Amino acid sequence: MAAGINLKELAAELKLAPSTVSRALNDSYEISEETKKKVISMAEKLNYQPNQFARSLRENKSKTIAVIIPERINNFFAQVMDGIEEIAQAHGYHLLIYNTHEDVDREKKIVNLLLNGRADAVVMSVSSQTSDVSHLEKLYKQGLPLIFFDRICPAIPTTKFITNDYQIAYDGTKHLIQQGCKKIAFLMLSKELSITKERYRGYSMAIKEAGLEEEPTFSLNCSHCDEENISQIKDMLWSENRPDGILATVEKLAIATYHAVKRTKIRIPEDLKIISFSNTTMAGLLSPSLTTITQPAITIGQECAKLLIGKLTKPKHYELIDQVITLPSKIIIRSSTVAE
Amino acid sequence: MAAGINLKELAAELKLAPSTVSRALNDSYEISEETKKKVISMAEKLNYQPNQFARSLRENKSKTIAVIIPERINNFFAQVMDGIEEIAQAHGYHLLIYNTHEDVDREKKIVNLLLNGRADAVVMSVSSQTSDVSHLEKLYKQGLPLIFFDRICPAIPTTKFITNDYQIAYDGTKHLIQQGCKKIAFLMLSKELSITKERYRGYSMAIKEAGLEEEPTFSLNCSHCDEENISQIKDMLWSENRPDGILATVEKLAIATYHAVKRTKIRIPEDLKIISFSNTTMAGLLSPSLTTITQPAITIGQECAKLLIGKLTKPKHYELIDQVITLPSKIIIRSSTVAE
DNA sequence: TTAAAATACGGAAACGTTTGCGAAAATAAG
DNA sequence: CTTATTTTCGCAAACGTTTCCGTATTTTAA
Repeated sequence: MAAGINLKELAAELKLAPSTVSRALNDSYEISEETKKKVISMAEKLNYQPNQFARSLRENKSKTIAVIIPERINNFFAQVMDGIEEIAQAHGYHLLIYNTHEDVDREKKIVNLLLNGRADAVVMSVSSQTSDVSHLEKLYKQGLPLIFFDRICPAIPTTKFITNDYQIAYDGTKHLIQQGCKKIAFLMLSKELSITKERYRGYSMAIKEAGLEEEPTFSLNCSHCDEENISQIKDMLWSENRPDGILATVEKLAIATYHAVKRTKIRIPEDLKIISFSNTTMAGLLSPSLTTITQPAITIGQECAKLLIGKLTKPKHYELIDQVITLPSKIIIRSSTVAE
Repeated sequence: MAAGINLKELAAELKLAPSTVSRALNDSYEISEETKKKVISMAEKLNYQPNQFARSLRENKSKTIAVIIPERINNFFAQVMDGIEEIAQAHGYHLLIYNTHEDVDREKKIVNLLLNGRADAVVMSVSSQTSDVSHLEKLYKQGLPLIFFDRICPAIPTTKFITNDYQIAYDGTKHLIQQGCKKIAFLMLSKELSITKERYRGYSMAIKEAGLEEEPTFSLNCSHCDEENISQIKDMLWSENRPDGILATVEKLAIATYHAVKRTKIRIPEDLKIISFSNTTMAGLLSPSLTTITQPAITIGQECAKLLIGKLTKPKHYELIDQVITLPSKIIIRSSTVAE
């Protein structure tokens, strides 16, 4: 490994004490402007890079935020991460990123790894399999600042960022009804998930209000396996009492639906209308173009990061109180829900 | 912050020396099985978590790999990261992830941040704006293990992972020619990029071999702004001497092309055939479905991580020699290149 | 002119590990 | 029973910072 000078060597070069050099670099009021300049120029000349671990050990903070997501190949989460990174980078924070692959066991392992102080804070969206939350409680009780977004854990008394899931699912379902749908299916990843509960409430309310019947078989609990989902959806579409509308709670289920439809004679939107939560930029290019409920993903990421960094840098002014902050999603109507 | 016991306290609890406890936890041969058991059970009972920074400081390694990518909302890079993470997690390594947003200034800042030993190694794909590589040379000379994938930096004598860009671009172009294209455009992000150079070579060779003319205006140098790209492509499609085939070197340019085509009367594939490098799962659902050159992204990530971790854990057995390792991409033919 | 206060810096401890070295206890060899 | 060897463990240094405290020098106040 190439040398990389350290503080003591830099101090020796300057004929100063390490403490003085440290203070000079940290712009302490105890050091004269004159020596500050000398120190800084010499530091640059020798390309001095302070050792992060020594600093973290001493200060007991890492300037690092851990981000845990259930899926990486997903525009929503990618955008959230971009939002988090933007704010984090501006404040000199680094991002450790973990993908649970919707697997609660992996989630537990990852959470346990974070117990040793590698990160100063955690922002996460739980996996669809997460029902036992003891590992999250452990993390919370450690005192590590922890916030959730989108797929939240209500049991932990901290701040959570979500979108207006109930309202927008209600609006989306109503849109389907207005377009003539009578039998609307609800596609979800897991009943346990906070977002499916809320979105189901909205869906259910719209159905009831319209005087339509709630068909239990129309609530489809999908898996993490794309191929399984496609065949499950195809089965539903082939059944006698098949739906004429679909609300997909996550993008991948809309994609699965499109694939399933391709294997049938069903036409979108004539025979089946689809609306889906989705942040893909390709929604307008699908065949037919997909009506989406688009979440303010970048903003969610930014807000998470702002709050967290506020809490870390000014603990007196920021509190991670037990509250749910809601940011509005919006519906973008495209061809998959409107007959031409 | 909740306590979190440290080694000294754990030792005191056991009435042992810290050194003994440390050795016991690290399974040293110098410690008897009996005390090892005692120590381990007590450590679990008190939920002892070794401080990562103290360890890193002492051992001069962080068990962390930095990953630098130019774009996060991109299936190719997302898959590569998944591949890296899989191997990294299996070996107890963590991932610091940075997005340069195709901006060389951000890339430089990020690279400079990595000079202080926060990561044990770096794996990256350079931004499309990167032509000056002094920051990368600095990183390399620091002695930090560094490898590139996809968008490589030839000037740095280390191992690089790419796909068979020349061959597959040649094959893809030839496919267009076989489908009847006479005037094929080449869409790229930047002339500087290693991948565009290679892909252009393949494109150019196929054109020449077929006895077609190379039209300079058909080489379109696009930007990072989607809207600009769309209008630039649209202009090309509206020109008198418009192309009848397109090879897009990156996915976003194929998407831009689709958007541009929507604003014209041009039909795909009748009037214009398109093939693109892309790893999206939605290629088959676009209208029309998109013929893609799909890269083995997950494998690339896995191979990068394997080599890097090998180098970190067994430096004698692994060498990051100056070589380019090529993994084959494959063409998936869909509707955008075949007239029905 | 002298006491008090402000300024500028150095010495050393501390953060929590790992590890080289030495030493006591236990075992084996003579 | 003494000596040599092995096993098992403790002491203390080291990693590179930051910061508490002390001190010498200069400035201000009386």
